[in-house]
Amino acid sequence: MSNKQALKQYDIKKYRTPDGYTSDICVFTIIAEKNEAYKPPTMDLKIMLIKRAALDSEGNMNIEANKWAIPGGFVQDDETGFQAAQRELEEETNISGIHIKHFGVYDKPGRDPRGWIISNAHYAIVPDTYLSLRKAQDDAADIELFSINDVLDLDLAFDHKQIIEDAIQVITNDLLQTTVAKNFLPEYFTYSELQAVLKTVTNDPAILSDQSFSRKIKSLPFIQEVQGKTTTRTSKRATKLYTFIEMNVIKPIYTARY
Amino acid sequence: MSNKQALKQYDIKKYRTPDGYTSDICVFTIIAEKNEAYKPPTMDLKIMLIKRAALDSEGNMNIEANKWAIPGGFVQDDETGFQAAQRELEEETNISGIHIKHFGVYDKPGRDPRGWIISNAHYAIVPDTYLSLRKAQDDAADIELFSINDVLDLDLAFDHKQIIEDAIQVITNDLLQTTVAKNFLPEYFTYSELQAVLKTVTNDPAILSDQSFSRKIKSLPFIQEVQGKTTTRTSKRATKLYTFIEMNVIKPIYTARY
DNA sequence: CCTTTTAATTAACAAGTTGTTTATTGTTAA
DNA sequence: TTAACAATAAACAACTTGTTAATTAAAAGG
Repeated sequence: MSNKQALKQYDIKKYRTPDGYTSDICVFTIIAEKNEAYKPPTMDLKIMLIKRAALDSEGNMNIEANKWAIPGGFVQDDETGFQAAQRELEEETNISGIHIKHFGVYDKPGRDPRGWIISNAHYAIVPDTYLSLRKAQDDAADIELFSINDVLDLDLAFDHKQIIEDAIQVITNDLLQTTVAKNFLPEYFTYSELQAVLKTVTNDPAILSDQSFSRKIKSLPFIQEVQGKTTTRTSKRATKLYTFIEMNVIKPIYTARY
Repeated sequence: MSNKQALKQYDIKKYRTPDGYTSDICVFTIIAEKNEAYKPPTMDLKIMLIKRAALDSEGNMNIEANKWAIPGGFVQDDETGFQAAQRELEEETNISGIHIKHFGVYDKPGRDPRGWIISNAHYAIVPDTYLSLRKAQDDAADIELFSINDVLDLDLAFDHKQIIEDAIQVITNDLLQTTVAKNFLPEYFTYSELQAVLKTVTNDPAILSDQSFSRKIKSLPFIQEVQGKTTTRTSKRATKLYTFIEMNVIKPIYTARY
């Protein structure tokens, strides 16, 4: 049994190797829908897609032309798929330090008609300020933000519908079960700003209720009140600010209340 | 910007492609340490590793010889990495319907001295009955079960130490935050059997306390009491049996108690 | 200036949950 | 018969939650 294993491990040439190794990135942003002065924001979780050109660089009909797609590109042979995702996103946005997470591999034979091409799927969280700017600068842009409620109705390239569906599931889980929400917020934020982020992905009554949530935030071990600082971003009255503490949180489903 | 993108997408030959595409599997099992009659079990979470041969099939010195490694092998060009993991595990164990989950890609250039070889990492949950049997049948086996508390001290091949470390983190999270624990248990189980599984990865007092846990299990929406059936596996007294209900559970860290 | 408006915050309370200790049950084995 | 012991149940104080009501502070409009 182990010889068979060893044989397999060594006889590399017996196996066909992939025709391409790529990284794709689902770029999420949260934009404030109604952002009046002295009001808590209403937010919407959006994903950035690019529109594939009609013609390729040689003037031929492009494959999957005019469809919306996740941005991405080939992994170079001196980097990892994760590094490729970082590089591509930084090239595109000129922002560094963006939160990126790998969440899956899409490698079904036939997913790309051009060959056996493997996609490493990542999601990234980009501040809304950048993407709004980007859109305004380049108005002929083949780039658009879609609400996660609408995006799955689009005509999407390759297997990107599946990838986006999975990405939405993953970021929903992460927003609720990790402290990744901090990447959508300024360093110091009010309870209602955090609440607005969480409301984009949950209907949990304990999060929807202002009284409950503003009471609860004080007792969360991974959030700390910022002493001596307030803001009037969300209310006429000076409002307390909070910040995330770096911490690994795991809460078992077996000890939650239902 | 989008032309640059389109160009990249099409000019495949500009990019070197990987030299190999593999799937590796961290096979976990939980074995009952002390399994006396009428006693709740004490359990230990173990991972199955194989020992790499000293010589390869041509009699040459083997690479990473005599080191412990995760089982795995090459992905064929008509299957996905996930299917390859299923196929390899079923070839190895002759069991079908095993729980397998992909959790990461290891593709750092240089991770395998033989070339640019990409590993899809999976974890699998195999009932202890099989692996004990497997070990007994083939006693000269280059196969061994290691407690997750000891395994990281071994001399491990390639980057398998990192992969195993990550696998332990992922299965710990999943055991506590999803219903994946059901794969370590019979269909109908007692509160103390579930408790023993969870105790392999947590010290949460609400799970450690028999009274609290046996009271709490009744109110969990994803677990149901089995009416009219009992067992004496864990006690002289007839004991209630429970079963998992198929259900997606997400509990936000923002609504838990601390 | 006075009043209205509104987000944030506190208060208050009933209902439910938790950690803990103590008691009971049902069965085996000495 | 009795000791042992896992599984329950009971009881209770401490704490948390959902809800409704009250209070605070600052802007905006007369």
